[in-house]
Amino acid sequence: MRRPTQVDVARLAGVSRATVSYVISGRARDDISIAEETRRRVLEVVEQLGYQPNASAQSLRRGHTKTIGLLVPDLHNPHYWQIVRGVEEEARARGYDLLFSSTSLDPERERDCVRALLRRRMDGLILLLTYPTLALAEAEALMRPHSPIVLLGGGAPEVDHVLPGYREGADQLMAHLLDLGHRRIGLILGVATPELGSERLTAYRSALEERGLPVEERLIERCGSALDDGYRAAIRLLQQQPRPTALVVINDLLAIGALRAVADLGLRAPTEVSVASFDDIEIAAYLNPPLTTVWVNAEELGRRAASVLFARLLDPECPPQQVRLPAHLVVRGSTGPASVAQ
Amino acid sequence: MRRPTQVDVARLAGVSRATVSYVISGRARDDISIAEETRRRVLEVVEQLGYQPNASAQSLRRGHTKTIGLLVPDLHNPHYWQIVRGVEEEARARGYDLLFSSTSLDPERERDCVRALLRRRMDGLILLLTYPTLALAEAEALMRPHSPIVLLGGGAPEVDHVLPGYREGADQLMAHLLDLGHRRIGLILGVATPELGSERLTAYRSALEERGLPVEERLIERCGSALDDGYRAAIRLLQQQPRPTALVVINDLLAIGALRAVADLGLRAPTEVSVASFDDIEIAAYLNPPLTTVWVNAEELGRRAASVLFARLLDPECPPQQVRLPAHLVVRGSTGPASVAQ
DNA sequence: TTGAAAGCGGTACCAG
DNA sequence: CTGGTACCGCTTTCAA
Repeated sequence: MRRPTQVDVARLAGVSRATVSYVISGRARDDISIAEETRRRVLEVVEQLGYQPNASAQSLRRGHTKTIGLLVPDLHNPHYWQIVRGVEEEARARGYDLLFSSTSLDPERERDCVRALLRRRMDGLILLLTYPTLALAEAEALMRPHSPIVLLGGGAPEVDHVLPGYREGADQLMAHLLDLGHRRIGLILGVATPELGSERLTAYRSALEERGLPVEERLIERCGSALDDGYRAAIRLLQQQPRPTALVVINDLLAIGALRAVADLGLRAPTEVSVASFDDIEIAAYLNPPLTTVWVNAEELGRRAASVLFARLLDPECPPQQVRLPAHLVVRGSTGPASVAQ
Repeated sequence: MRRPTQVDVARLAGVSRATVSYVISGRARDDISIAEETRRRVLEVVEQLGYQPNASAQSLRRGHTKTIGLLVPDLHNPHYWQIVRGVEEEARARGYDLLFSSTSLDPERERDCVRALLRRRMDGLILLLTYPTLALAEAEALMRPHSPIVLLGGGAPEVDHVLPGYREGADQLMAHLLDLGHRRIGLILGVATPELGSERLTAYRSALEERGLPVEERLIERCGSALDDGYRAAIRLLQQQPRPTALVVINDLLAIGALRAVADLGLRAPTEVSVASFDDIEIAAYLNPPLTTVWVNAEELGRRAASVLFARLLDPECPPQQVRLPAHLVVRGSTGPASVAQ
């Protein structure tokens, strides 16, 4: 049996299609006036038939889809989920749905996803891009007019974006470690592309320099973005002689791997090795030891991205917004004074 | 500047709309034949204009949307994310997009989400329902013909579903604990609705009964599904006199909370309290101590759900499939012999 | 207060 | 090989 259409409803209710449209869209009350009797009859038939307006047809006619597209790099990292949650919450509150893809850190797929979102005529895009240059050009060029796009995490200056203020947090984190007496601090930089971790790397470098400490390249370990990459990077770092007394990890997920590495090497955190990282995912506070980390409100990141997007949707001409959310250090049990004897 | 339409392309290429449609849809090669020269010209204009077919129009005409709707209860639990990953992977591989909502465990919102998916004319639905009775009836009734719906995790017998075989895993888990000498085993049952954890609860009960052990209701602690609920439930359980020597937790997320509770009470896992749970999320193996848990391949769960759905899309008449994925115990460091002295 | 009808942007059939 | 055109389901203007 076919899904009922507006025509079916109209016929059964003995009215015209326009009338059905009016009562369904709710305009039947203020804008247009419909006899209460007619209204009721239509609603009855709608109920009886289980009629649901076809959203494709509505989009086609109205010129908007009431959907926003969301692109995140990687579904393994809880940090990104938090962002998705924020976006979803805000979007749903405004009656928008979410079309959502993860790019698995693959540049080609990233571009394909953007294309798909464009074909589907999303009203707006929230993009957390790994390779901004490729995909963004595509999106910008094609999504006229006025590209309702917001970037999560910097990139092009002339487009809306919202990003975490990692720099301040990273400065606090480094100061914390340095104050605890740490001098050999390893850095686990597990990012797909250099610019992604640049703020945190810069903070690391300049904190050391400011205190007249050398920046040793071999203390900077680059790796992939999976849990196990963090684990292996930590192993490599901790096997160096002399051993670093602290590990700064680019995000909490990798830090969980690093914590495991510490334990597997028979070391103890924080007495022998301190571990600290970024994001403050929910789990961080529950780990053993609880993780010292730089808090950024990822859910808020998502919500703000959405609200910036809606602002642009409302006023396409408004100047590009660049929101930078605060981040600050949360000291927990995984960091402590540098061990004297190595 | 307006987004270019088929007409714009046709005009600029000096051909008719039909021709544009043919070359774009790729039918230009086998089904219909188009002069190579014409084809090239059209493609050129497409490129030049950045033309992207309007998916709403295509859906309207073709009668399908090439997108599938996915509903998950709660974006806090890594387990669900693994499922999302599986679904996304499989869907993308077949050229489908994902419209995705989380219900936040709210029954009303669950129903609303199903409605939204229906209006959007999803080609199929993958539903992880918390309150199956409410939403499913809606979906079934409305999504004619032949309801391409697959349920993740049991429920109605006459609709496709795929679920984890928790029972076997739970039996193994209980046997493991009992063999280690545990007699007072607490159960943390953090599920929104009773039937969700029923298989695991049944396994818990019958394992005890089989060994002639009493099932004490006060050892069964019901709670919410957030990390902190697990933490608090564990605290309550561990403060009982006599104290349970082992905790079985309904999922890994709550087990992380429980592990924290153990540590906060100054106890040690596994020497003083064993902790075990379900799901084997990626993080489980990296915890301190590594978590003994019942492995279920959640990503595979998602993939299978998708492939069952596609099977039904291909053949609406095929008999309902009920896939039950294996689950088995993975013993790690969080369980050990029951402590003798309490 | 209600109905008729013109599109929205494509697809696919049929004719030439 | 290409063009004309009916139609997918809905919204909205205009006229009655």
